[in-house]
Amino acid sequence: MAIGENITIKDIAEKSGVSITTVSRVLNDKPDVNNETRAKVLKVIKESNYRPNGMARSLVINQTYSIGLIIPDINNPYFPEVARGIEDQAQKSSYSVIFSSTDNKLEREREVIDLMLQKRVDGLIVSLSLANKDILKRLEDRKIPIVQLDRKIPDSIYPAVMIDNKKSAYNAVQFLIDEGHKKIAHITGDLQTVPGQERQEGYRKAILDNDLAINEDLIYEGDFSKKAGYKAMDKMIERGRVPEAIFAANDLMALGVLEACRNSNLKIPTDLALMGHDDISISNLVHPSLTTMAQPKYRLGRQACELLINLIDTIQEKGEIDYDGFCQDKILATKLVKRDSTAKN
Amino acid sequence: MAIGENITIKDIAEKSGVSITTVSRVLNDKPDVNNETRAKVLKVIKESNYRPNGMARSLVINQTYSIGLIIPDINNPYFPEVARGIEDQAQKSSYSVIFSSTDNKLEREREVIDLMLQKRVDGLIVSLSLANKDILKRLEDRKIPIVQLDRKIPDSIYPAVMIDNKKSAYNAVQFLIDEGHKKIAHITGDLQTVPGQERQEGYRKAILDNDLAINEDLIYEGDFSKKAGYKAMDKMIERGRVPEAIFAANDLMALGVLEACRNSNLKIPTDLALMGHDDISISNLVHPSLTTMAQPKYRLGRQACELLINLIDTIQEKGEIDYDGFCQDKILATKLVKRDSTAKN
DNA sequence: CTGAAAGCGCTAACAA
DNA sequence: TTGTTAGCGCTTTCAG
Repeated sequence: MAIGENITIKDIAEKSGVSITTVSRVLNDKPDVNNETRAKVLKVIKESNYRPNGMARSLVINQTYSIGLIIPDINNPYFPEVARGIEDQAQKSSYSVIFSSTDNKLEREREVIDLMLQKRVDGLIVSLSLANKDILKRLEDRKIPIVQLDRKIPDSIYPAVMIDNKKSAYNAVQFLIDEGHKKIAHITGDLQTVPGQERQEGYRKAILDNDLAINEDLIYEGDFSKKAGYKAMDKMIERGRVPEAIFAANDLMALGVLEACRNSNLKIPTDLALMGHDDISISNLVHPSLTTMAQPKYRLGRQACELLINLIDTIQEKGEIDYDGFCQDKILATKLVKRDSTAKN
Repeated sequence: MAIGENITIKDIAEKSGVSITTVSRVLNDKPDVNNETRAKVLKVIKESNYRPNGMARSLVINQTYSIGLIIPDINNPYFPEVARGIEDQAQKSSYSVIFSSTDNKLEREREVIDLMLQKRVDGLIVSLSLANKDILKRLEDRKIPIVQLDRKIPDSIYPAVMIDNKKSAYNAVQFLIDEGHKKIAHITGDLQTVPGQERQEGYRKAILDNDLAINEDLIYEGDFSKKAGYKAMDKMIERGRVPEAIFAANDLMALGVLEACRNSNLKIPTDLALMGHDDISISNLVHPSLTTMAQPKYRLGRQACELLINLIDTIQEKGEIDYDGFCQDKILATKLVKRDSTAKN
């Protein structure tokens, strides 16, 4: 007995001198129960410290009130805040959330989805690797609602909650230009990912729209890691080509840049301006503090969860979902956060 | 149908032309099944994309293979790493983990525990607020295994996995003393918590053991927040009593100190040495990087989970647990990480 | 307003 | 090696 000496609804029924059905009724706040009876049953329940068995209940109502959260890594500074948003929203509707980190491993993603499906979660919030296109496809015959978070797998029918990466990067670069910078370098994210690709597009578009020429030598390929930022900066210094400003595709890489500059006695923002993306919590704590495009991480989580629960409700009522009609992607705005790394001298 | 058109074991049985029992047998890898039969059933299962209903299974075997994780806030930099450790360990035994943040709110803790109990998790890993003594007491009559993490509620029967806070703080201060500092201030953690209390004790003991007098004016009460660190440092500066070194009860407060020093043009480590505790990921990224006592967060998570699963196994076999006999607290060692904030000039 | 009975999808004796 | 049967603890008709 992992659960303790199972007190069951039957026990409560006997102790209260009523039928199981009646106990069930008071448990579920149904009308049609005499007030005295209700009171008596309630009393027995309290005294017995009874807690209905969720498994049994789920089995018959065919709903578990739990949702699955599948992300690359809860330990990545981006996700805890998202997770918290999801959790807070879930709690409002009495859902609990089961989470799993996949490290972007296909194999793991499969396993984890399978496990959640067996556990009969009511829905899934996922942030899958691009390579896993077909995994979502194979889910379509099941009627399990899914919401994608942060990354959207192209052509998938499931709605996504995310930001407009291209536009956000565009705005970032526009800001640097508005500050008077012309020679602006870009350290790209992982170009295997949609955000990585789109942020680069935004960078290019902003440069072009401002009649600045695109200089491929100013574009350094990174992978969203701090190390990549460090290396890119190192290379710029080595080549003697330190730009006026850098737009790193995420904060972590910007931190790498920061470190490289420190080691080479380059001053930010005096010698060059630096801008990141995402606004992870560290960014406000480093010195100089990092100018960045803030993602509304908490809200992304909440909205994803809200959308998912809506989908669940719909499917419970109608037995089916028309993804096309029902739900479009939710695009949340990012916000420029000016800090010291781009301060005017 | 949140779950899709429920294909059940019955469907598989019919399609395979065998009985439900036989299907169940192959599902659970029992012996006593003809190889041909097994193959045929397996084939049908695969073709039908069938996934057994975990609820139904759990209901009869009385085990859910899920555990609950109850922490103050997944968004607190300490916990994601712990959570990841738990998850990785859980995965090895095919458990999934349901998590919940409580913000140390009593009410929330109660609700969440209740919810998990209804969901019939097989065990609980908890980090509860001190004020919630009785909540654990009331759980004792249930036979649900519980492991405490990081904080242990005094007098509770449940084992804890954590560090030796007093010793760790002692070692931190000893290090500062060994570095030649005599006037060492301490910014305490939240003194409502055991870690907060014990780290202060460690500080005091180290001072005394080295024949340095304890100066109450050097002890500033904080609450583990960055702001508290900032305020404490501010006060020191204001009073014109900047010490030779500061031991902050955690890294976050040390970061506050860092900021206050920056604003007042005090140089670390030149003007004073600074030491934190925990080694959250930021600590290596700020400038100067922060000397600290590293908690083995990932391992704490893993060990807590391992212990819990052991307890679950025991209780499944024997139906009962002898907490006294079975399990003692697991105390993991912290480790001094020397970085720039205490570097010798 | 209340209860009896069927059944959710699965496992586990017990027979065959 | 296989099938029959009786539940696990709950909800839900359907009668009373």
